[in-house]
Amino acid sequence: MPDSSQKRITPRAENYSQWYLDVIESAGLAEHSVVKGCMVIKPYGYAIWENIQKILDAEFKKTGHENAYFPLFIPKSFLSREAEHVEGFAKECAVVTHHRLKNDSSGAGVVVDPAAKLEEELVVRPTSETIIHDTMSRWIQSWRDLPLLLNQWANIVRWEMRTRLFLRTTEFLWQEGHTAHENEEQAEEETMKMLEVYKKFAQDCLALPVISGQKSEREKFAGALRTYAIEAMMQDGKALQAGTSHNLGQNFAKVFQIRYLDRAGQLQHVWQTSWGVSTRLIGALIMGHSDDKGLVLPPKIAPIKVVIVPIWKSEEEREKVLKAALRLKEALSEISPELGVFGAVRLDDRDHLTPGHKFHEWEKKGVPVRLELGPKDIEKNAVVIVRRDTGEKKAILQSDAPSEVLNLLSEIQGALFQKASDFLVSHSRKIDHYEEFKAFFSGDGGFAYSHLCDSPDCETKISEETLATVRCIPFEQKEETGTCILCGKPAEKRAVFAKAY
RNA sequence: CGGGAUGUAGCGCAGUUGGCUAGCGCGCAGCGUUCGGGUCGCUGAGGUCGUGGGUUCAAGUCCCACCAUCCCGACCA
Repeated sequence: MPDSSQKRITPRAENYSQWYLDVIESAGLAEHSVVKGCMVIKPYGYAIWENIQKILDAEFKKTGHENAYFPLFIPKSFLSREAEHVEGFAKECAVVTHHRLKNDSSGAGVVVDPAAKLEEELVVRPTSETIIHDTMSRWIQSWRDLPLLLNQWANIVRWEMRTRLFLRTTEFLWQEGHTAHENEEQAEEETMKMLEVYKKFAQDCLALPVISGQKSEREKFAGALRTYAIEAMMQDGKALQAGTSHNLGQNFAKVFQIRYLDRAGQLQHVWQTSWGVSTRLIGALIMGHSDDKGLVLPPKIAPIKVVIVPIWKSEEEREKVLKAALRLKEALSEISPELGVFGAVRLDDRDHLTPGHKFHEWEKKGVPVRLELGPKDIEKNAVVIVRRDTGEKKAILQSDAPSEVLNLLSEIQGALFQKASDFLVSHSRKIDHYEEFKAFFSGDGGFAYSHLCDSPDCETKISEETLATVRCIPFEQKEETGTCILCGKPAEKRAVFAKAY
């Protein structure tokens, strides 16, 4: 029985949600705000977001996109222009109705000034398609203006009923790409290209294996022709949508009159896409890799990649050890530009804490590599190197430290991906009989690959009976006709079913 | 918005059938001592007992309402 006076991470088997919150708290990532459903992202959590931004933004630039910024407020009427979009988004929105406060004469404090009622109410953006498309209609005249490839880093608000730190909060940070193209092929190509950018990022940087595929009619973005997504599996077997990419077709172009003169002088509507990922990725990172000791961060995304913990007894030792530790830190920063980044190598020289205390603290924060440097090591020009994911420890020569650290960082990156992949594979199953399907989801769950017919009723009924929903129809699957898991009618493809966040 | 649980210091908790100045551990501050896996000792700071009503000589404790958080649904990235 753990000593309750020491803060411990709840073993995830007991209560996965509580464990998730404990990891966030003990790592210092975020906390609930005084505003219901909102989240305060602490510096350490935000540093992860900054790394995500940095890497993704570079990819967006590489693929020809430019950043821009559009207003937080959207005229209410914009949301009613695209019929399907209304269905999906006219709900759960924050609405601005007034523009002034005043001091109440009867002493109730600050109240809304009824005289300051807005002509047209403003919706706090739940997504920016409408306001951006309205702008695009003025920017696009000719085929020479296409493709128009925009991206915006912003915050958005969706007044969801139930919230959860990072996974679903009332306000969240994200990136939304919005593009316009000459024809359907180009729009489709863009949609797939950006989904691939997300997939590579999730797998290579976040070390999270994902299944990419198409969303069912029921799950697609309101107003889109087709929606594609990447789905990751969390350690409780539930799915988390980690990114989406939509082919919007001409739906918005027709409503917002986004037209251009093509090469033959004909007036045409543009073909559009939109795609986004959010701070939810941080939630995916936490749920995907953390263990009972706390957060585990893949090196590529970790704000602090290496921590050096010096160990000493006497004042004399302290000076010697700190000097060597500083040399080590410099050597590390010199060898790799990545490690040279401010804060990527941290020397923990606090002298009021014992080494053991520091070990635990940095483990909770998920720092991939720890270097322990004490008098015994100094004698032998050695340093102890410890990896966060396995806890494995070994002594190496100080002069070898930079190359050893770089190797270990990439090894950890690979090992985390492998571990998550093994988990995903071992919790995935092809299922062809509904009884087995139901048993699967009343047990440990995971991803079920089952055939599904085109009827939306089957999809709905399955989710009602098992709580599992269609996450996507994966791109990668064998040509293998079968019969719908529920109704038994012929079906061409398997869908991935899972309980989802 | 329904069903369940919880709410006492930053965190984790104790507080008896209502009763005296509301306690403990961790953490925090100071001093000393330690430092190779959460050192030890002393001193100290820190509280609208979730909020608002009510019952009572007396409420952290009983009653009512509300609020917040967590879990399970509906909604969703």
